[in-house]
Amino acid sequence: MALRHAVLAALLDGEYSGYQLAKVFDVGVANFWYAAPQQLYGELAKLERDGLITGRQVIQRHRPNKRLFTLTGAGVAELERFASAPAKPLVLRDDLAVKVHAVDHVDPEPVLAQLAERASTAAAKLALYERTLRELRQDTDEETFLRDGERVGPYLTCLAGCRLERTVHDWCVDTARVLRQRARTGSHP
Amino acid sequence: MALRHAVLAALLDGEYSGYQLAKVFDVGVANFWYAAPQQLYGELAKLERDGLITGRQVIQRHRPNKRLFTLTGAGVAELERFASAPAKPLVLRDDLAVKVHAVDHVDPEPVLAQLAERASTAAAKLALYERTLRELRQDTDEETFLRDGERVGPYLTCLAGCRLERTVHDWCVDTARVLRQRARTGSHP
DNA sequence: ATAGGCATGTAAGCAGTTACATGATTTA
DNA sequence: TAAATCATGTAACTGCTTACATGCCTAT
Repeated sequence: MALRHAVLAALLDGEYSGYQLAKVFDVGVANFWYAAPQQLYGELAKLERDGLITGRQVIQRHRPNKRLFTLTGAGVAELERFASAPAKPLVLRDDLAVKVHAVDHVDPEPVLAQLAERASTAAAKLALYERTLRELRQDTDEETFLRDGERVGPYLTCLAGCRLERTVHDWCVDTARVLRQRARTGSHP
Repeated sequence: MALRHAVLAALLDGEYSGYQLAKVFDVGVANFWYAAPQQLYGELAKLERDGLITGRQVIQRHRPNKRLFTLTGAGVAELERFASAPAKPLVLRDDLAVKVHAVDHVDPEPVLAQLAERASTAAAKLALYERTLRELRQDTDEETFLRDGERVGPYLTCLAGCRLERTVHDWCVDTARVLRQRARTGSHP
């Protein structure tokens, strides 16, 4: 199973509707797991069938009703079991890296454009994650929060997100610089 | 399509058999794309059917025969088309990050063990990638190689691998330190 | 008015994973 | 003698992506 546990972990933070989870998983925060909305609705239905979560209907005025989901005891137990099972290696798949690998044999212009775009989305994500960190730790400084805070899990994964996006951003910028310089001097057919 | 282009890009480096590609894709070097052997044999068959690669049989003594694959003109054209199409966002999925997200609600011991393991595999990959970089640039220094080298694509993606593994490694070490300290002082039920 | 946000799903198809299957040769 | 390396596949299953479908409310 896969998405399953990411959803359970997300529900540790409180009640969520499918729509709300979709937004969280769209950015990929909180879980290092991307998922499309349709996938979430499907997974939530399965999780409820299996008794790992329960949904309660919330009637709303002026907007569609929604269902908020909470972890059950069985859900928490399943998370516990998952956490102590051996971790699968991280899955990374990147189109852009494949393109850079091939850059000596194809037109570098579109690749440069894509590197610039990736750099700017990484910068945007970084800013978002840094805002999230500030919200999580409130007035406390980071060191104190990590030592005494009650719930540091989401903070730690968000830190991972920051580092990752910074790495991605810097790599894109540096790689683009190399390719642009080569295009200028142009001594490679 | 997905694996497809990663395989085509890998074949820019020369002829490969399914078995050889499997080793490359198992580590994930060269392409930022992991793939299991079975997947590769399947994909190679499809690519040959579609005329993007051609295989030639190599008869061997003392070991099984193999088939080496090369890009065709159509294959290179397909790569060119792929490189200029908009890049899909990078896909990242990580069990371990999900576990860290949940670490305040589950037993941290097994998570610590998994962080240590991840840190050491990241260090091993880093060492491997650094060796690869040295092989690629031979005697030249990095700056010169990136300016004047003929084929920098694989070098640039390998640099990305280095940065990524370093980021992963450091995050695991730092996260483990935070969690160990919390376990010692133990003021959080 | 139109775009965007809220809110939930179904269906079909493709990609990726896990398990199974085989067999010779080299190294420890 | 056992384990690792070379070498190639098939089959079943699960999970993920893409496309489709609906409809109200709010803000510009």
